Amino acid sequence: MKKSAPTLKDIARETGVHVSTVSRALNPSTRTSITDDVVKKIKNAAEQLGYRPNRVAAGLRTSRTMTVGLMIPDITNSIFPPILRGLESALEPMGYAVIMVNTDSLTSREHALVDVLRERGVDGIIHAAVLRDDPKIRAVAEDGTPLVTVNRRIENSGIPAVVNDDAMGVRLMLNHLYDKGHRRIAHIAGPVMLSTGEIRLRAFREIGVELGLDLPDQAIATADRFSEAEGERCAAALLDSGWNPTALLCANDRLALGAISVLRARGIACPEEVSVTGFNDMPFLDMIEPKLTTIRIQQFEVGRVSGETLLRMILDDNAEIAEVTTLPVTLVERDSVAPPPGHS
Amino acid sequence: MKKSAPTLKDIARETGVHVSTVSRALNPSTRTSITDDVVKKIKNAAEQLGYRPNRVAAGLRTSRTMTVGLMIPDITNSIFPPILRGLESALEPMGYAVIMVNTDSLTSREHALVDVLRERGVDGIIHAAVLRDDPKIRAVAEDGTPLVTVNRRIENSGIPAVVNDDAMGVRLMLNHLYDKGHRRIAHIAGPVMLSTGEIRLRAFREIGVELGLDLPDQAIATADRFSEAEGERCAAALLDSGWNPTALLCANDRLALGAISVLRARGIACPEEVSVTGFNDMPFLDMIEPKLTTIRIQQFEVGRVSGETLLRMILDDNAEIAEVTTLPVTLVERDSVAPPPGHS
DNA sequence: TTGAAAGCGCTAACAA
DNA sequence: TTGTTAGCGCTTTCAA
Repeated sequence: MKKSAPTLKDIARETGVHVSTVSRALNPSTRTSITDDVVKKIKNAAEQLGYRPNRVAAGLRTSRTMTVGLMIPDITNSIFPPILRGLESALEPMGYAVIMVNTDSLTSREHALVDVLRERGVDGIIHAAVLRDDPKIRAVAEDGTPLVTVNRRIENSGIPAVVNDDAMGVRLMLNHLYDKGHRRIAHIAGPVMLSTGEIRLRAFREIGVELGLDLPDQAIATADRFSEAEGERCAAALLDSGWNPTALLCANDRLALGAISVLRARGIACPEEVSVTGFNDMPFLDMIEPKLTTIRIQQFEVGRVSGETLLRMILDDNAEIAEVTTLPVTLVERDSVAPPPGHS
Repeated sequence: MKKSAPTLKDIARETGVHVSTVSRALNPSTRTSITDDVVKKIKNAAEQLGYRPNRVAAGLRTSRTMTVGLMIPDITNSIFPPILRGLESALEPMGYAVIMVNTDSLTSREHALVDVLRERGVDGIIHAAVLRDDPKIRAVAEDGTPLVTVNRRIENSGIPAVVNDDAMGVRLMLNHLYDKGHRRIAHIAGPVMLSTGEIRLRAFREIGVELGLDLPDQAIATADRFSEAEGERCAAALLDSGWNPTALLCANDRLALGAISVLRARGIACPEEVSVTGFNDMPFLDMIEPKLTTIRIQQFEVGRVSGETLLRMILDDNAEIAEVTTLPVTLVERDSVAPPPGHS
């Protein structure tokens, strides 16, 4: 038998004032117009009854549910939990809670889940799983739902994005490999439908040219997904192409892990014979041998900043919001890079 | 400028019927009492206007928000994401969404977050972070909020729990170590305020006695938290006690990882000189050397079953719910266990 | 400074 | 089979 929670009406009855007075007394921003005595009396009664505001009712009236939606591909992918915590760290102090949904990177799921969020009247959406272009998401944003994309962006959409400096990450890594003496550097690229995959690939090409590297077709393999299995497939293709790369610059850590397991399976020493690098610096990476040299992105921070951005959009209809906020990345040198064989 | 979404009223106007008719036509369980023609007409109009039900309004009326709360210590701990996915797999097909909060195992946060969930009118709560006893949580359950605890339980509370067979896990592991020839087996226990810590410790003692093991005080070190750092501290204490254990049975994987790093730091070979075992089989464990022998718990499954249980409680006030559902565990043999030194 | 009254969008008696 | 009506708990305009 579910006891029904006390309402404003109960407090009103208890204190002998009108419910609207109670409402005003309990709301900091309208409290000013109420006598201190009355406020005190009301607060006491509220406390005593164990009153908790019913945000569903308030939400219906104000169309503010104090809830935001978070869309991610898969919380099981270890780069997302820190993002969620970062988001939470920005939202919770302001009284916002988050409804999280996993899209599994499926457009159909994604579209259904946007509706799940909207039906629940979320005040805004953080989208960490967006495709490079997605009319439905554009439409949601244009409808007026505050929306910010994380890690990825929809280009020319005017939708604010909080991303990592992917190009800089590739630059740091290519310079690092170059400095170690590598000249035949291959790239395992991420899916090009994702802005991260595309940007990192483009950066690889551009900066490779800057460095005067040879970049034949065999230097690049493109993964369909950011997974270990795709890393294995691409690494195998790269090794079989006859071009004999001395280093594999992978578009993320999971691809790199896959690449390393192929090397191990073939008895090719990493890093002595072939160097491998990752991107993201996911948790636990420093416990896996060989410890992967990678690019650290600020996962928590990206979540926090996106939360703050969303909050500003929710709270102020015409806040000035940068279309893209780029967070710096850093190179983390570990054990998966060595000079190429024969290099003194 | 946020366009206001179409409502039942809009559809009613469009089709020339009353809103209650529209409501009934759109709700599968009341649809039967409406003429097929009218239903069709209404559905068309709804489709055409892009109607999405406003669950906030419906929730206010029915006190069913189609939302459940999930409380976990920290989503960053890799055993929780699969639980969340399992939960989602049970809830989403039934139209339920989940609001997740991280308690960081802090009672104060936990209590505040329960209110966050209740204010939002969640239809039920999955609690994966419960302490062994917690009056506030008991109170919530007694108030009539459907509640199920996961992984841990509040004893003698009547609150349904979905847990892993912790005692069996300890038994499998102790038998395994015993069979390999170990006789001086130490235990790094988890926090005793958590039912997992307590149960695994008790099982260790009981089964140790069954096997005729010597179990002096020096055989057990108790961690304050399930963390690598505590694993290190406890392992150091065990190694320094003079009892010279040949195996460290740890109450979870993170403790085991800490223990292994202490061994490594001291130049003690694992598993050749000291064997170490974990519990949980968290993701990526199979990529970390030495690959940890551990107990696999069914993380996804525990989430799914708890979701189904909660659903039954929500949907049927007097459903028969088992107070505890125990899921089986399995031993995963990897490379961190060997016979003790000198054992033929 | 407080009260009265309306209404957010929906569902569910009750009537017709 | 459909319409009427009331009301979930709250906020907010208007009046007093």
